[in-house]
This record gives sequence, structure tokens and C-alpha cells, in this order.
Amino acid sequence: MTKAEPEVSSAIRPLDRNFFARDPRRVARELLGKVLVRAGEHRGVTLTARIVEVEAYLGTNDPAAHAFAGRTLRNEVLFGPPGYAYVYFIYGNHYCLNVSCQAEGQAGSVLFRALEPLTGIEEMARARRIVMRTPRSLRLLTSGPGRLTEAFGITRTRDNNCDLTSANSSSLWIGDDEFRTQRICLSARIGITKAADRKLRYTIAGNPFVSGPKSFRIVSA
DNA sequence: ATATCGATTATCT
DNA sequence: GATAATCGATATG
Repeated sequence: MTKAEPEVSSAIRPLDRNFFARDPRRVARELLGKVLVRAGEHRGVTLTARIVEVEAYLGTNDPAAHAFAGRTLRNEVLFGPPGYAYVYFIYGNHYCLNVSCQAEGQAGSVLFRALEPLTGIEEMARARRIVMRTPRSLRLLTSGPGRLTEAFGITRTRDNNCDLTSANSSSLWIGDDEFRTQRICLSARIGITKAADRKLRYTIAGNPFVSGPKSFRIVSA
């Protein structure tokens, strides 16, 4: 690790619950540029990474959403109050992170798909078992929904139903460091078969940490 | 650079 | 018993 870490402003404030108590499309759009934080672990090193790609899931109205078939033991966090982590296990290998949106009883959510690492890069690389050779290796840390959860040590046992609006009661939270996203792109959601035509994937235009091959990253606003 | 495929298990039908 | 909001390895142009 010879390259300097990207600059990050010192003050990061947690987003409040009202931020998440809205339509998931609105939350998704506004989450771009915010920061995912894991604190109080890694021997005092705080992990931070900027949110550059998310997808909106529209609850019981959305055939692609886990909540579509109604409330189950797995997805009950989605039906609870906004601002909580919904973590699920997929393909026998990976965890994915969502944040619950809308008022209690409404199951909309936002899936975290890619982050741009800011601090704690060595700790993320260790968690991912990635040897950092070139600057391009950075992409392997948090570019993809399964990758970012592994980099942050997010599992269902540890983090499902944790409060993402609190820096005190939870080691995992979402903050605002006053970064302002310039241009946002909209595209189809990745890896789903139902309602695959809906444009509910939000990315920061041109950000190199957006997941997928190049063809997946070049999308129009 | 793009395509295809196997891994591996919780969850639900 | 089938499926899944994925990843990494391998093959081929």
C-alpha cells in the first residue's frame, strides 16, 4: 500500500430516521455520495466507503423484491421501521445489505451494490483476502454487493436488524460528510429476472467503483 | 473484453 | 426439490 488514501473530511454525521422514511426510489437517489461506516473494530481503525451504486426495491408491489410474497421470518426487518439493516445470504456464499425504507408496515428498501473505499483500506483488503498490487485492485474490495459486505464484515448474524441511523448503539451506520454528488445515472437492476425492465438502479455517473463490466457502467441518465 | 459455468446453502414451495 | 438482489475462475476472441 504505497498510494495515499483519498481525502475524507473529519466530520461525518449519521443520517436520521426521517431520511429513510420515504419512497425507496427517493432514498436510493439521495444515498449516492453518502458514507457507510464500520466503527469500533479492526483495532480502532474505522472503515468508511462512499456509496456509489444502489438499487431500489418497492416492497410488496415489486415482483423482484423479497417482500413481494409477504412477511416471512427472513424478511421481517423490511416490514419494520425505516433505517434498519436487512442482511440476507445468497447463492450459498454471499451476504447482501439493504436498508429498510418507508413507514413501519411498508416494505420498501435499498440494496447497497458498490462503494468507493475511503479509510481502512488495508483492513478491507485483509477481510477480502485481496493482495493490493495495482490501483485497479481497489475495485475488488467493495465493487459488488457481495464484496462490500465481506469487506465490512457484514453478516446476517451480526448485522441483520441493526440500526443504521445510530453511531452509538450500532457499529454499522450511514453518514453524511457533505460530499455532493454531481451526476446520477439510472439503469435496470442487476441479477433479477422479474420486473427486470424497471430502471431502479442508481449510480454516480462515471464513478470507477460502480460494479460490473464497463458495458454495465456506461448508462444514461 | 466478453461469455460461460460451478460453488454452496438458506429459504420457501 | 428448486431457486437465488453473486463471485471468481476459466475459456476464447
